[in-house]
Amino acid sequence: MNLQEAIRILKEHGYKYTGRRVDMLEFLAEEDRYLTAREILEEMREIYPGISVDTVYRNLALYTELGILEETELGGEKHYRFICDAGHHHHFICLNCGKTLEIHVCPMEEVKKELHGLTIQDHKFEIYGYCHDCTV
Amino acid sequence: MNLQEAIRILKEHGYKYTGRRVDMLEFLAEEDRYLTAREILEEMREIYPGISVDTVYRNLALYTELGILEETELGGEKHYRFICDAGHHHHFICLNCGKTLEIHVCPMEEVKKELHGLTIQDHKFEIYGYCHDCTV
DNA sequence: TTGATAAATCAGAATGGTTCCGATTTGCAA
DNA sequence: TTGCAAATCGGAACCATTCTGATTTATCAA
Repeated sequence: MNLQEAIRILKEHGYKYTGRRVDMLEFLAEEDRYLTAREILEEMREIYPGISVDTVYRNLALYTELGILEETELGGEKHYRFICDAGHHHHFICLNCGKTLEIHVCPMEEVKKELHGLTIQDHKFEIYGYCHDCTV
Repeated sequence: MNLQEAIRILKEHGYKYTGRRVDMLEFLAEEDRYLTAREILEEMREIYPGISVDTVYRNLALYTELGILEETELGGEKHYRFICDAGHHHHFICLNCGKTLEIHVCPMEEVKKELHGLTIQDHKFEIYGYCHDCTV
């Protein structure tokens, strides 16, 4: 996923092209790590001082629905990041800065054998810690 | 973990023994699945109609800190359940009723090889779906 | 280029889960 | 039995998020 593709998806679905939307996407693409809605709002306020909280939350929800962003909950707060291109994988997430590293291990095949007969909807495998920059 | 052990831990740490505390633990032990703070509060209100919200939340936090309960976040709400005895394992969690099934697969050994040099703090591996009772 | 229209945004109120606070009650050790 | 710290209470406060109704704007057809 990159900025151009995100904008294409937006247009493809008939959503309008606004400065706020593009700048939000741009910021998320640049940062390339998990950010809270608040952090994104604060950044947006630099460009659009009067931007409404609602606008940021609404667009974050929209992007997530369109598969442009992925969402996870850390410490009771939703965090968002640009979705990765690489096939199915999981993340190491830095608890300090939100930076992620891809993990290409997924035990779901094995697990499904243990759980046959159940309706599996989803799974979450995340590793939490501190990245090289954030380890003292 | 069982009710007796939980009470022992509470006393060992010098915490007081109150009806509210014991009945909360009793309910959690009986249910043996993930419950929201609200669900626990509602049950407690049956026995102690005037119980304060604060009492339930404070005790849930205490129990979690003491290793009596485990906590996970589902759909933006904290859920609690009696901690399991079996060694390190993960859970299949029913999105409808909170019932859990133990998963004895953990890919962390493999993952650590991919992540050498990083400070790993924790990890979460959960499978979400519907249990036999909740699948239509 | 203009006008119509639905979508996007805004400001602010509302919500919902959770935590904090100061006052009161209670378990427990002396 | 008493003193005191801990527990509880009631209610306000908090914080992230969502909703609402009014206003603005992107888009597209004429």
